[in-house]
Amino acid sequence: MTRVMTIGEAAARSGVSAKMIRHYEAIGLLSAERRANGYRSYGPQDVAVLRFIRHARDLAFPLEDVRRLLALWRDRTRASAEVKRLALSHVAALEAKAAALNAMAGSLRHLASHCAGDDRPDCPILADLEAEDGCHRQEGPER
Amino acid sequence: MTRVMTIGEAAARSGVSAKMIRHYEAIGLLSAERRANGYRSYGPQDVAVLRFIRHARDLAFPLEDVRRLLALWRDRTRASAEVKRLALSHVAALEAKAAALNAMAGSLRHLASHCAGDDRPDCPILADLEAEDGCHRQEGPER
DNA sequence: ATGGGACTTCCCATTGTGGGAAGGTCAAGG
DNA sequence: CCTTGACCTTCCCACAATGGGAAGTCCCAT
Repeated sequence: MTRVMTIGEAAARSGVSAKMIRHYEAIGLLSAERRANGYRSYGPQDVAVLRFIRHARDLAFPLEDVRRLLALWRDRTRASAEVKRLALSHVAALEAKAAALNAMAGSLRHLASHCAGDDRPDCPILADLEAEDGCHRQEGPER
Repeated sequence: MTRVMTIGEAAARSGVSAKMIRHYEAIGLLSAERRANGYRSYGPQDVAVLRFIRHARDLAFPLEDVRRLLALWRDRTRASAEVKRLALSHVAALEAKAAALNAMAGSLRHLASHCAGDDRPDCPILADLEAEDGCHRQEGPER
């Protein structure tokens, strides 16, 4: 059953919006057959690909990485080392970004903790934003 | 000295690129006087505003928040409570994003730790991306 | 046949930043 | 006086990934 599907059905089954399916096709992540009337046609294998893409996107792999992962996935002779390398490099990127965000959150939370937060205008947060450069923006000499 | 500056000098002194200064002007974050020849003209106060913007951007405040912060900064009758509220809500956003990134990094690192990373094609990372939904994508029922 | 829903393509918006073209301006130096 | 080079101006385009929506076509059920 459901051997062949329209884009709407493939979207529903894969969790990828029809809009994005068309986009992924436009950038060459997948291809779709066309019916006589011009409608795209998908089979179960296509849905599997779409799910793969969605899972990779859920892990915030950029689409270029998704492209490489798909190629590896399809290549039965791949070396898992290559997949692992790609994954770990992405992990590093994620962690770096998270660390940067946490650092910013930390600075700002620190500033906020010194702010009375009442009716008065005095505010160390604004004072810090206003400050000259290098005054005390970061604790240590950066990196 | 340097009471009046071109955009290039203001950029050098504030650390904001000329390109972005024009952009910030276009979206109404600041205004600039014009000389007879059409060149923008900046004073020390403008540089202070630009530095303020840059510091806020360094903390990843979105430009809409920067707009509000600037308004509060200029308003001598502001209540620091409002600044603090804005800051803490941004802190919450930063931390939420960081947590999401760390969660993704954690899942992926976990998958990678089970990947041999050798010449063989078997790879739990690809297997997971390929998996049906809800198999074991997240540990607990989300949020 | 008609109406509604799903499909097609194409354009635009987002967020923040940069690149680059085409042209005007100014100061220094020949 | 005129060139050269560095700066300024505006305007358009690009990124990454996604969504919104318009205009037109198609299919199916009434």
